[in-house]
Amino acid sequence: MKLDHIDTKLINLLQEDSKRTNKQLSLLLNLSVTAVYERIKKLEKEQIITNYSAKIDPQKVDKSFLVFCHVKLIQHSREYLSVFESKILKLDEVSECFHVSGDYDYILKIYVKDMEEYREFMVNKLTSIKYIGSTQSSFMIGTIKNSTKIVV
Amino acid sequence: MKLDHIDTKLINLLQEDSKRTNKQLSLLLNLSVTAVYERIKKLEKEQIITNYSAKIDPQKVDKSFLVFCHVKLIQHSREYLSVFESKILKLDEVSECFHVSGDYDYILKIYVKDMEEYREFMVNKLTSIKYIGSTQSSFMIGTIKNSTKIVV
DNA sequence: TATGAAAATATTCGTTC
DNA sequence: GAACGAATATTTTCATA
Repeated sequence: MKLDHIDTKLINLLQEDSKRTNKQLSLLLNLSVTAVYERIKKLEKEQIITNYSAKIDPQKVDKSFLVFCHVKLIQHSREYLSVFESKILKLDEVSECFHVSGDYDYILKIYVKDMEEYREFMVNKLTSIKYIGSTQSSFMIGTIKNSTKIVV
Repeated sequence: MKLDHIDTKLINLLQEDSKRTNKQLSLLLNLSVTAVYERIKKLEKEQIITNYSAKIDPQKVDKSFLVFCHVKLIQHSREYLSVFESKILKLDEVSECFHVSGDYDYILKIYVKDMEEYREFMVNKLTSIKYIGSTQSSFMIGTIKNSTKIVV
């Protein structure tokens, strides 16, 4: 689907705040309410907008200990990769996991309460997964930017 | 604010899909519509829920080239840190930037179109920031999990 | 693409526990 | 203080032009 500049603006606006009403959007985009409605429906249908979610403050829910964990597997066979990946999917603490190039195979983003909870997570959950060669954890000590927006 | 188990369930539900209506939520939580409404308003007021956003498919908007860039500064003075951080905030390509412990000072999550666009970003934007000592880029070659949900 | 009616939803209010 | 149902306001949805 080809996106015109109104679509891209709409996408950016909805990424910033999806609770804007169609009327508010219509004013920002110089369109009628129905036109906004139709465009959003189309973006949803085409799976350009995949879903809507509430964002929360990790501190307020006792999950302010954020860790980036770099994981290397002992070998890169298809079996090893898929076993690792299916295990990771089941771990609530892991909000993101990407297969990456470079020194490590995976980068994981992990939210826990504190170091003690992270230790338990590592010992009981992560490193109990087979085929993990090594891990390297980077602890978040400050948030400069934490957006879910992809500017288009 | 103390969260009971209904609040945590509500938070998880809204992180998964914030377009659920209060009626749907009331059925899932065994509450009245008004009670759901009041609880959500409270979570918003207390800034536990900070905002609502649409999530999009990076591929469909030509931003499927995701890079984790690890940045080391030449020195850790307050001035260097704050100059770097204020510059980063202005870069649309950088969706996330965290100050971290370990071998590198910062981890950046960067969305661009392709390698060529990344090269331009590095040359013209990132490495033009003063005080950057070294960078190491990891290119995403697969998404195992990409959630914004923090399970509470 | 726009208008406006109909349906669904969100919000407010008075009351109860 | 939290929950409820009824009322009112707002928004979404959809038929029609």
